Amino acid sequence: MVKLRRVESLNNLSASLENYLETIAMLKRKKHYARIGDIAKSLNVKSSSVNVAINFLAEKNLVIHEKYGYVDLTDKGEKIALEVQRKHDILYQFLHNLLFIDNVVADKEACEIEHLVGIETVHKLEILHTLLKKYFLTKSEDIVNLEECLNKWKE
Amino acid sequence: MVKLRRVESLNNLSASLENYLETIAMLKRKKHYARIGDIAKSLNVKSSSVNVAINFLAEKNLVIHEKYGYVDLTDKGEKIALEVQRKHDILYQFLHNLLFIDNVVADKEACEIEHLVGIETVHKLEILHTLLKKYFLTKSEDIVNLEECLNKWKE
DNA sequence: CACAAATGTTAGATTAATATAAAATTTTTT
DNA sequence: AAAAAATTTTATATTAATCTAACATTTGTG
Repeated sequence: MVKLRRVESLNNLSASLENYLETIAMLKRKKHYARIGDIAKSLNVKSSSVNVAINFLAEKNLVIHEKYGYVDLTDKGEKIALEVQRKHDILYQFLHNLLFIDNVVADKEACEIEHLVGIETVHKLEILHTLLKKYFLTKSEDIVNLEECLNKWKE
Repeated sequence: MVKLRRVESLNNLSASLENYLETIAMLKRKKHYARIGDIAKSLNVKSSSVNVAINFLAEKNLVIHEKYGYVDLTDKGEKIALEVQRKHDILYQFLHNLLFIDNVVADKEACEIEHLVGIETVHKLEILHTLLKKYFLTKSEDIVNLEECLNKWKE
């Protein structure tokens, strides 16, 4: 019931293009700059593929790219990158720290879901997570023990 | 951090192909049969696109298709279809009935997430949903009131 | 039962995201 | 500063999923 062509998220960007923005933001945080080659390495794609994507994003005013130089986010691009990263973070925490999904799987699933869900859904997941952690679960208890936790707490 | 080419879920099927199987199962449930045109209408694609997909699925022994006749699922195809439908159902219930996401949005997001998450994740969401519904929430309370609910229940 | 309407199939085109390979530019080394 | 090495760019190809348009088959009606 889905078409996986262009125009997926609310930014009108495909999952792939959101990943490019996200990666640039991550590299800037870690290394203070992002080059075509860094992005390619991070995403496990060839630098020629990165070039195509960056040219497209530059046309949309989401990145700036001087030929043979650094890639940088515009304000608009940065805003999108931060939102995607926030979604990723909340989803990962929910899956790993609340549901106790293995960290590799949780990261993989967060990476994919982050491009599909609206901010409202993510926000509600965050509330749910916070409250449940606050009231019921200790760091080491798996969600499958939640029923026990609830009963214990009830007494 | 994702590649959106072939081989996505554990069935080695793309989201698109899983949707074809899911749709055939749905049509069989509703109308007791599925034809190329029914599938096309359900998925909002052209029947020529359905043909291409069905030929591929037939090669993989997931559907049977007599030329100009009905499309049917093999046992293998049905198993996959049912699993995807179960994922969809759990995700939709979680989003709509627990998080109170609008039904159209919840359905859209469930449709997309169902192809990305493992059965373990979905299973844990189901447990969480069941327990929370059982202990805290009445049908009409939004998750944003959860904190209040918890406090009330605590007294 | 013939033929029109509906339905299904095939062939070829398009788009997004990637790749490969070769050319262009920059950086490093000597 | 010239040659070698590394990086970036460009041009062209591939794959999945879709489309359009032309062709084939089946169904339904006079």
